[in-house]
Amino acid sequence: MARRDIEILERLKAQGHRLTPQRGMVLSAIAGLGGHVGVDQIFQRVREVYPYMDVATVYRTLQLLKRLHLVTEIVTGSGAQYELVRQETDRHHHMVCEQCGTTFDFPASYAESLRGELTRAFGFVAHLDHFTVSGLCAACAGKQGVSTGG
Amino acid sequence: MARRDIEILERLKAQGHRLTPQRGMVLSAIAGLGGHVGVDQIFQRVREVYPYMDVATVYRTLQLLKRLHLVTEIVTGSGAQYELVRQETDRHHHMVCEQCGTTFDFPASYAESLRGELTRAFGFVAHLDHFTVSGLCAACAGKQGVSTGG
DNA sequence: GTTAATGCAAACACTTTGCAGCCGC
DNA sequence: GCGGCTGCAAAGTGTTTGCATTAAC
Repeated sequence: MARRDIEILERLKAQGHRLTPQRGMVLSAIAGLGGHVGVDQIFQRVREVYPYMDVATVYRTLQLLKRLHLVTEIVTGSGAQYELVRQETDRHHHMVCEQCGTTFDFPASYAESLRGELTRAFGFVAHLDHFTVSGLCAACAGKQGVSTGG
Repeated sequence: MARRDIEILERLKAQGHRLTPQRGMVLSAIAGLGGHVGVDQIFQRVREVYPYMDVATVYRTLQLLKRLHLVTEIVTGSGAQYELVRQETDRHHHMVCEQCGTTFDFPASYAESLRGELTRAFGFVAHLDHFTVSGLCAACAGKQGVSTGG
């Protein structure tokens, strides 16, 4: 298990939660798959090493990790995706391609001015952990002949 | 039926689609309810005047309207929401409060610079029709004592 | 030993689909 | 009349829940 996972398990324990092998396996799966992963990907991955794993446990574990802000949830049209929360210095947001479904990252800095303006103008405190822009990625936009100017 | 609805029905017809009472009722319901509405709200509203209405028809109609860019879909964690596409001059995006669930609008202009930067830096063509920021609205942030500075 | 977490199955909410009959064109 | 649209029912997908058993503490 990676250093990152153990660190997270320690935080679970510190908050009074039990440190079960299943939780460890879910974390390993997310870390191993890397980036943004769906529930089923995690589930299948864990099954490879522990065939008794149940989807409900995956969901429950993800809910817990989400509640503790250890993973981030990205709600797409077809099933949520999850990823490990990164270092403060590596904050980022998401661009989801409507065509091919791929999720891309962009540095949080790009959205900071928007965030500031929304707070200033409307008093709305944006949680940019859960911030997703949909559209067309460069490849798909190219295929469709979409101008990148408008 | 409102002027706006008729206008939309005419566009349906112009594109070779049939102009059925059901479609008119769905449009009336969205317009009558105003703002961002869920499928079930639309369904119930139409049922009041036409008890034979089926949810499947509501879904099919919304898919059609979405495909023709006559309504906008907002994907939230629990069921999509829809609203009539507004005039070009009235484009806007959404802020959804995680606490109270209310959806607020903000003018599209606030997001234009972000949009431009994403295209410039990543070639990603953001569809800002489907653009939603989640966070805390002014009221809920106030209750929680959240600083609007960070 | 307590109590939380798991595994299993069943329920749930939301959305889609197959198909016969109907109705806008 | 033709073909798209509807109503109905059934299925599909993603997620949650009740409960007895298991295992972390």
